[in-house]
Amino acid sequence: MPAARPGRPVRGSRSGRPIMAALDLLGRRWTLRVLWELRDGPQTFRELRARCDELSPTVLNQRLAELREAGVVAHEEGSGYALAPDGEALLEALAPLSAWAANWGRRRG
Amino acid sequence: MPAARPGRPVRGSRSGRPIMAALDLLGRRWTLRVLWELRDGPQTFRELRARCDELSPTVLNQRLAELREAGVVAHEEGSGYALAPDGEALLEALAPLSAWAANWGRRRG
DNA sequence: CCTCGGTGCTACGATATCGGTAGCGTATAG
DNA sequence: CTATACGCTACCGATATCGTAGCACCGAGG
Repeated sequence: MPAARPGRPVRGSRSGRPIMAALDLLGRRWTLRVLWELRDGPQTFRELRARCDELSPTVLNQRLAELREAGVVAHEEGSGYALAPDGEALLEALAPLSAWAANWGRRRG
Repeated sequence: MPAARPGRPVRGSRSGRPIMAALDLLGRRWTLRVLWELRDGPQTFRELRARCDELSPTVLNQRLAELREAGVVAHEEGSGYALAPDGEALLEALAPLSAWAANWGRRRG
């Protein structure tokens, strides 16, 4: 499966609308989690893997490749993987989700 | 795969923290898209399927079951599937994502 | 009674994706 | 020459998803 990017067809939508590309990109297993775990700063491949419950390196590498291609994550020599500017903005856009989850958990947990 | 819910272990996290349950729930294929397509009001199973590019009924049913169990979606007799109050709130929490995607697409599309 | 169209949904085989383990090639330090 | 850590790949079994067909139910119409 190719990485989802705006301006071209993605899984489940031929429109190329950015929101569809975003929903495709983020709707893959571990993608949201990986982004979430990068919120505290750059991390090595293995650190990231440990934070994500030792997910298989195959999948982690695949997700990181997709996120890099999307310009959301960057691999900096020395420090490891980190959020690119677009990734920082994405994480901010996801902040309300954290608040929602807290309320949701309070009502249903 | 059981549905993700706050307060109990989910895929990739035994903590039971609501945010982890949310990331698990939303990080499954088509979940975000289904929620997104419900933003315009109640829809029947088949309408929803058509909007989601005719995804297989197997998966749609599974996603709807998970979302219902999570209290995000409700099946109302007569009108079809619709967002529950928690679902409305979730969609609002996802609104910044739409704005982010638009900017992202402008820069990279 | 029957058909017809719409509903939500299931069965089932094919395919794609993911998971788990081992280990490679490189680099750096002792 | 170890020893360690790095990013990553190969391999293969397990799981999730896809695509198609079609079931059981209901209400409207004839």
